[in-house]
Amino acid sequence: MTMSKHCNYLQVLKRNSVDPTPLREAVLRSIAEQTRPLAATEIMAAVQIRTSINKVTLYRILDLFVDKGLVKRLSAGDRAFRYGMGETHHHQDHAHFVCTRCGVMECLEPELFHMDVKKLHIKGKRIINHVDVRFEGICENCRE
Amino acid sequence: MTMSKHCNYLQVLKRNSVDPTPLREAVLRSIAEQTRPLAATEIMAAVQIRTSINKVTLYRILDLFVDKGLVKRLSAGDRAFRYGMGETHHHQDHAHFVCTRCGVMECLEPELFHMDVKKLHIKGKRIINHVDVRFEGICENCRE
DNA sequence: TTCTGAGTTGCAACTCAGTTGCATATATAT
DNA sequence: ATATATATGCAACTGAGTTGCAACTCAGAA
Ligand SMILES: [Zn+2]
Ligand SMILES: [Zn+2]
Ligand SMILES: [Zn+2]
Ligand SMILES: [Zn+2]
Repeated sequence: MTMSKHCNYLQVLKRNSVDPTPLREAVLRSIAEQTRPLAATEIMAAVQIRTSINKVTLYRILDLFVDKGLVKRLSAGDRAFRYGMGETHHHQDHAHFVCTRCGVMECLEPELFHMDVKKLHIKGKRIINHVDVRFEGICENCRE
Repeated sequence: MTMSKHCNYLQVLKRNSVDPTPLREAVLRSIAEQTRPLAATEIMAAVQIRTSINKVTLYRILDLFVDKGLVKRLSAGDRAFRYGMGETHHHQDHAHFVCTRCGVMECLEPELFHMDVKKLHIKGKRIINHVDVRFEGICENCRE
């Protein structure tokens, strides 16, 4: 799930046709170096450690990343979206888990749960592009 | 999915240990008489047709219903929750579909997709209480 | 009957996450 | 150097839901 600390984020940005800027690199790095999707405020805090960034800029960068498929916007069942890395060859699609006690969202191993969207054209004349699977419960930490 | 128009909502409230009041009945009816989960503003509008209701009261009634399991709070991938009827013997758990063009949320036939949460204790020491499956795509209306 | 207290509703003001408009800064092209 | 496009910042705004508190309702006690 985590990208290497030595990954060249500027390259990743270029490959995804995003003009590389210091702030964009910092935002991408903050998301990529995590094992779980983060809320915008958490990303904000992570970026602020090194660089100063305005929240509007952050949201605009997040929108851009989501648009380019670089990042995925996930709903955690509360009011704040979480942002995690998008799918790539070495980053498979996977389900997520949200702790209803502490609110933390965790990525689940892709093997634990997989669904083939292609096979779901069935029923009605809807076009299905994506499935979002969210497990809810109590995380390891909160079980005490 | 829909409850009968002639269903006695006051009885339903009592069975779920909720003090029956005119507003609570109106809110429950507005949710129950739909084929899809509604946003709070939609429920508001539906109730307003017959009775006047304050939004704080509505949210408090929704919280109460969700608490009692009478109603389920669903995230549609946008910022507004949707509220649909909770599980009963004649209202099975089911997945939902959200149109990314018009934002409408639809209930999917329970047969289309079913998952047994009991079988998912696997992996890690998490306790899993619930699975939320949301399909995204283009609805029949928006395909034109 | 009147009084009391729990439960219900309404109103104003607030929070929180995100957005809009517009001005400034930075980069790229001519 | 000048023009154009893109990126960032700041203030004010929005939409969905929440909080605090006062007013109302209604069952049971005195
Ligand atoms: Zn937890
Ligand atoms: Zn993930
Ligand atoms: Zn649609
Ligand atoms: Zn439903």
